[in-house]
Amino acid sequence: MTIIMQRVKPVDEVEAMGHSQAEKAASRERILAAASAKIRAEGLESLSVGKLMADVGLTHGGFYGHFASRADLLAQALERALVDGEGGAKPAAPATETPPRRLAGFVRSYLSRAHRDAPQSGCAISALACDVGRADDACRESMAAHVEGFIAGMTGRFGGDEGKAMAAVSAMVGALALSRVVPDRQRSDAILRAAREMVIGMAEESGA
Amino acid sequence: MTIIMQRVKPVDEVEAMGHSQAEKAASRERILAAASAKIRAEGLESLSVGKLMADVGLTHGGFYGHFASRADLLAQALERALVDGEGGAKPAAPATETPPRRLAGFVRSYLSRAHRDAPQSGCAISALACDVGRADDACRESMAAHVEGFIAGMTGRFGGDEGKAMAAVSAMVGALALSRVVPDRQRSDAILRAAREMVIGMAEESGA
DNA sequence: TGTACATCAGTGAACGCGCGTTCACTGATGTAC
DNA sequence: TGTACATCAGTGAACGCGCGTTCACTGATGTAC
Repeated sequence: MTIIMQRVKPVDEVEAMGHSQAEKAASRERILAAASAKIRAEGLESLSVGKLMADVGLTHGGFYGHFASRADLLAQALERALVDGEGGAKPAAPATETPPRRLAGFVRSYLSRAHRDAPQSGCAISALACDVGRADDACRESMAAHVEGFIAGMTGRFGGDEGKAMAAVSAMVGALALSRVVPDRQRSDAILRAAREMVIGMAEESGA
Repeated sequence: MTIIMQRVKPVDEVEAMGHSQAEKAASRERILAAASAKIRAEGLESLSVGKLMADVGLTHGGFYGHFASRADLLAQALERALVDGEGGAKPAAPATETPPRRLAGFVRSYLSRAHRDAPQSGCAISALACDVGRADDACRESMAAHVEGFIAGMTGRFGGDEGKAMAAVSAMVGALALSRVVPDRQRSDAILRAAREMVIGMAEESGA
């Protein structure tokens, strides 16, 4: 019992600046979570080691106890963002990359104003596709795997027609990105609505 | 005649580092053209005053004789890229933002491997939508105007159905961006093909 | 159980570097006479 | 037409700044006895 209490102690009781192993793991998590949100909100290049550590309440020197370099963090933060952002705007992401139960609900959530206005917690593909398209192979492979997961998930909802799924995913990613460009709210909303109706219409044709 | 020859002279005969007014205008053009290609290839943040001037064969100090600041150049380079990239991969852009004569040809050109592989001379919307989505209002307004032009051009090809045009533009922009993410050539090609077929199919339904 | 000590998470000064921007200067341009 | 000179496009050294990264150090952790 003593042993158990000792193990539990650091997790439960340490509150201030910690030096325990559990605190280190928690710090790493906070850094990654902050980086994941930051790159979705501001782009891959926006990641600054110093600012990120300050955001998390630490000093910059400690960074290298967690990551080998800024590039190392960037790769891990992208992967984290891709996982965090699954399921579109939903705070609780689906357990797998595979398709949502009800397609229409998923599409409405993905192409919603809430998702458009909260890129930092949304889909990393629509937030970072352009950035990753010109990034190194590791980043491209990382996002490509999630694009394939997205397509695979949608293919089932389009009667196994992968081409339709690819077109639908393209429209969803493109519409969300464009809706964030257009400053006029009504025109931005109209783009989301148009893509929503087209994708849901395609699914209905396929017998969803 | 003497007067005419004097006027023509700087344009025709000056070859080395020039100090004439005509040379200054030409320098400005070269800077803008290089910046327009650079941001499409490497992103808005990739623009470096020193490197850009070196690319153009000048030294960094001269930059401020042409532009007020890096931000000033960025805004103008974006507008230039948006105009340069009209018509997708076509080197000779159409005279206006309005629609291509034959939609299928335009869509095939836009969603081509050539366009995917040459972002520096292609459509700035698909190359920079994510970047501009998080840029300042001036940049967003600038791109939004071209997005509207793109949509307006397509609307005519969809029997006046603006919603269909918006969905088609979203799919085209999204597919091109995604095709640049996916490293596997065949899968990348498949995304372009799927979007191509869907957009052309939509147009045929609308009686194009 | 309580003490002594090795470990190591986090600190903060320091580094070299590339950036955007400024400015005194150079020398060709192109105008005034 | 030819000369004298003001203009100004482009040069390159210098600036302050923030960046990623390193490292000697601090002090809580958690283990050995």
